[in-house]
Amino acid sequence: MHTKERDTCCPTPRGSSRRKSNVVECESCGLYGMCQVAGLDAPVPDLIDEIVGRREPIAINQNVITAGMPFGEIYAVKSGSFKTYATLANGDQQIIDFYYPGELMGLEGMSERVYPLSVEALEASSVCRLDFSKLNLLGERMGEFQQQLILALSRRARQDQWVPLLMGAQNAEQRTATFLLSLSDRFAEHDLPSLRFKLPMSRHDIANYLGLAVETVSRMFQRFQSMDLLEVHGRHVELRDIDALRVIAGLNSINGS
Amino acid sequence: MHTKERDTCCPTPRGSSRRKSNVVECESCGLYGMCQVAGLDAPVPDLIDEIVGRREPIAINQNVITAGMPFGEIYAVKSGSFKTYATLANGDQQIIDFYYPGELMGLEGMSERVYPLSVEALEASSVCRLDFSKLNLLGERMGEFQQQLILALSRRARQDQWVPLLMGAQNAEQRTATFLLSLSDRFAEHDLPSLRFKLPMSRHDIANYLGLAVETVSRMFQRFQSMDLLEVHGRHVELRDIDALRVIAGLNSINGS
DNA sequence: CGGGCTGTTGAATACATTCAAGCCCCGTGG
DNA sequence: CCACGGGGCTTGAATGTATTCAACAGCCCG
Repeated sequence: MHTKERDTCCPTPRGSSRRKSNVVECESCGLYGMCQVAGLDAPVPDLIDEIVGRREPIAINQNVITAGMPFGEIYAVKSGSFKTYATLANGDQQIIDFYYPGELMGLEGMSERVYPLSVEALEASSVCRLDFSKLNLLGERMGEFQQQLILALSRRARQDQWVPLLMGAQNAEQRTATFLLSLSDRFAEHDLPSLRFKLPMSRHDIANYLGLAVETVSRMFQRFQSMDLLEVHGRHVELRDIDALRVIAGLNSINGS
Repeated sequence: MHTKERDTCCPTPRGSSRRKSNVVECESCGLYGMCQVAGLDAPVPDLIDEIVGRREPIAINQNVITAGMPFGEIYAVKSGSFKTYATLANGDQQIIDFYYPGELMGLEGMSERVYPLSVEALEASSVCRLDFSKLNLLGERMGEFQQQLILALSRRARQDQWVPLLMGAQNAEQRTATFLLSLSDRFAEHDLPSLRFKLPMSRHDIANYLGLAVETVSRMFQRFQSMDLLEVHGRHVELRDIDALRVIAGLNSINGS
């Protein structure tokens, strides 16, 4: 515990390369560019504290965003993980996506000024918060900020291309393999271990997301394990033969090899 | 045929409310705001002609964008329709999305400066083209333009929320119903007839997109027809009981009722 | 120690795919 | 004008796969 050292998203000193389990450093955070614009070289010294919320703890199962609420801020995952979901007519939820450290949440609310989806923590987590109502404080640096925002949005558009590949896959085996690979890639993208990791979500959540039955997901994991492609112990996964998984998933072209 | 009247995306006179089959007027075009910034009140009179390509015809099966090419421009569908697809390792394609009049194509290429997906015309179509390399001509109006771009990107992020609902649906019936509803909604969004429309894509494309067999799509259409929910004649569809379709699809919360 | 939650495993059913055939629409060429 | 042929679409039975229902195992927490 440092005394008064800032724990904000951006000004973290680059030196401390020690990584605490699953916490992203600011350099690999989706808000990084925007934090820079907001904080570094800002006319007002502590401008960043006005706009970017410090690392806030979020308890497991706590909602960071509730669908239907007015849009006001976007969030970057600092540690932990989240799921977004829509609530269907019959009351149960359809999981739309998962979020991992470094990724941005709440972007979908911008255009209509209302959050269309809810966001809930899968485990004890923490986030940085970017308050849109205080953006006018940026003044002339707004243009820079907008550019960063455009970058973030287009990165996200690119990521979303994955989804149809995930879901459109013909059978459960391919879908499950693709799911694990996409997870691995997303971890790697933010410099987190990509071959040994903990699944933050329940089997139920995975099944919901993939449009499969819980039992099927279980069976697929067992099948992969019996093929020596991976090792599963509860929520802990180790990918042993990632190339074989790629072959099963049947994709290559997207996101390179 | 007007003599020299401009056929560009934006300055179309609002008066002509006559609609030619499936052509969107500029007011409901995704580029509208950006066109306004680029063209109206611009210091240089015909600045818009420099930046926004006039309505260009695209032949059926012609590629507007080829995956892997360097990013340079975004396109708005003026008339007709398109599909985006990724090419998989085994050579065949996975359809990622369809585009209809008023929607923007190529946004995914912005972040990496390379188009990740190909875009192909499903029928004889036309597009307006926005050239990013000439944006510097905008000068001080750049900020306004960026705001419009941010709006377009976040609208798209919001749209993409549909996809998991489409694909994540448990069975073929739900998926097909959701597909038709999303189609209907997208048409309505751009003031096109939303209950009677022509499917611009083949059954093969629909099946590929939904991750189903062609035959299954056929059977679902027949089933819906026998339930009096719709009427299908080849590629012509008329939705007769859209509420029942919504019940089958099982969604409500997203995109309102 | 017992209850609830999460995850796994097994057998029967329901479902989508596959393979195969036939239909329909439309354009081509006789 | 009609015959032919091809592509897109539909329809029918058999196979294979995922779901469902049910039971049980492991684990955390009281």
